[in-house]
Amino acid sequence: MDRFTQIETFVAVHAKGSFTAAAALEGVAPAVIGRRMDALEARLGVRLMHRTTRKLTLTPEGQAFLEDCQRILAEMAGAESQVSAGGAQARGHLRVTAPAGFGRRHVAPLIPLFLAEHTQLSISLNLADRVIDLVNEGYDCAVRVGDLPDSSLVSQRLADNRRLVVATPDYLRRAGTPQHPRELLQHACLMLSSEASQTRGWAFRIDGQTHFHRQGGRLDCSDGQVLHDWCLRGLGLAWRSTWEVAADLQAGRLVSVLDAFAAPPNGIFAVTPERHLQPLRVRLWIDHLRTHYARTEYWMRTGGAL
Amino acid sequence: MDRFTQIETFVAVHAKGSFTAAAALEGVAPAVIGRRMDALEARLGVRLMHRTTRKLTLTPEGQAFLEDCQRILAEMAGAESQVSAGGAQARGHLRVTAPAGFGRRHVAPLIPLFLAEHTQLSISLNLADRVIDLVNEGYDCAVRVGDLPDSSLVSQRLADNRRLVVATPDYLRRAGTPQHPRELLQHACLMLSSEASQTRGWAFRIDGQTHFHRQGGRLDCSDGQVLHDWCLRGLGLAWRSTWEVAADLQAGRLVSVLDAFAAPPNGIFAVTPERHLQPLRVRLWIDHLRTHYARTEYWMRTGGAL
DNA sequence: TGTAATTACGGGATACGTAAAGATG
DNA sequence: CATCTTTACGTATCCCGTAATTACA
Repeated sequence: MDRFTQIETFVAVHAKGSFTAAAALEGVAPAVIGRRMDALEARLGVRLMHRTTRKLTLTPEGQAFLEDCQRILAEMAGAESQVSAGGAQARGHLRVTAPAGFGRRHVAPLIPLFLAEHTQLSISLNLADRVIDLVNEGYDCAVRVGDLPDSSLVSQRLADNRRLVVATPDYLRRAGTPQHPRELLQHACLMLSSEASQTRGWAFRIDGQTHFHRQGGRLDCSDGQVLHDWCLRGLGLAWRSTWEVAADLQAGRLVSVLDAFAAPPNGIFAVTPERHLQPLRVRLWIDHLRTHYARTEYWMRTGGAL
Repeated sequence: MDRFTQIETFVAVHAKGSFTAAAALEGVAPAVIGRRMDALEARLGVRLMHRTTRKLTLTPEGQAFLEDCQRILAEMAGAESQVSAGGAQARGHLRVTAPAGFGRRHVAPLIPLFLAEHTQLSISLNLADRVIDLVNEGYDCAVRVGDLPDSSLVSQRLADNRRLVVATPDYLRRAGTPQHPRELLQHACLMLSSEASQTRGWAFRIDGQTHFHRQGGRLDCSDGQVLHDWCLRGLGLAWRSTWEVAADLQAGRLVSVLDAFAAPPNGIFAVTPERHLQPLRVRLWIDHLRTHYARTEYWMRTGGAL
């Protein structure tokens, strides 16, 4: 028999003053209350209350045990509500990691509002491009862009992310605007270089087929931020994520080209160790990100494509 | 599902570091541990530990909840052991009531030893001849002599009690020793008088029949102690309980007569509100009384009859 | 590849509800 | 005599153990 139910019943019986009333309170048959009390007293080996049909009288043991029970029930309720996701208020400490570039631009700015909305919460934001072991390093949530998340972890799509070929209007005036990916061979393409040479190049969708453009120009770099800067200086075309260039497109500093051949969008994901039973703070945080990413259309409107 | 078992399991899993080890500890199948953890996490709506086949990692919620659980388990165990009859040491407060005369002579003297044997115990002894409502006045135990105890209460026989006709040797020398109850008509019988006149007289067993002698002499009183004193002064015969006159018989101050016609012994009882589930202190107290009443043969040896 | 967690499944203990009986003031 | 507790009894639940499966290092 459930020991907690037993002491709950005991406390309820004392509070209501009769088995019948306690039964009504707990929504069970009166007989059940009597049996629970029998079981509790039998287990303890001591009588807790003298029972007549008219009056229930606590024994000295019952008196002492009642006080303990009341305290324990209160502590149990407190412990569970502290931890339970049912609480409306998020508490504790949220640990988030994100890629450095994206995090600086699109995670860090969203944190002050979230912190203000949840005053019982503290946050650690880790910005790093290395792959983080969420579980072992104690992170609640990672933001990942583009590539497929780790196995055994769970990802939720926060927003679409599109890769675009961009350049300054000035560059396009000088070099011309390419109308087809094959024309890129005649342009200054600012390629991302990698020691691991895992970069597959710029992806395009041509007649239902995915093609990759790998032909670089006179400049390449292993750092996307640098490519971005070079592109802004009119040094050539770059293949960048919308989240990186949205502001520049909005301001007219950059223009996107070859939108008709853009590859299917990949995503921006929230990655967590578990799909279910997430702490409230994590669910609220992911909601926060999703809401703002959906609302801040500044990075989505890249020609109306998406 | 038993909430108490759930948190016990949770604590055990953390302590042993794996479900399998916790299962062995609790003597159940490993699958059971997993299901209990599932149920606990589902009920709380939050994950308490990240589980792989090799390592269990507490989540922040799990960490916090674990500490609460450990404290609650300790308090639960404490509360139950405090109250449970399983504890070897009697504690708390024992409330006893007894008839005034009997209590002064045969209850109060036994209390100092009992108190010394149970140092965690305190005792209240109420001596009164009125009938006490054990439950409502908060008594653990009453000692009753002779008559049948109240209904709905439970009595345990502590010792036999015999009523005897006694007198001083001097009186018998003067008035003669009666050989049959009918000869009492010629003696100075010190009768107990009562306003309620519920006294049935002196009971004798004659040829298998119970007879009552009601013929008084020149003296009667409503107080047994007074009759006793008069008897000791040689004023006549008295019909007294062995517990009252045992010391006098032992010392030769009184002699019993008509032992062959003595009525069947009635008893000395311990009366409690309940038969089962008695507090440890009550069981020990009753044992104490029974043991000493059986051992202190001074009041039993009243001619070898009993 | 071996160990541990999980899932599937069948059986059995047990707690429940209903209704009648007993107790109490 | 009304009300509350207790008992009797049939039923449904759910919890467990076994064994096969999956996941992880």
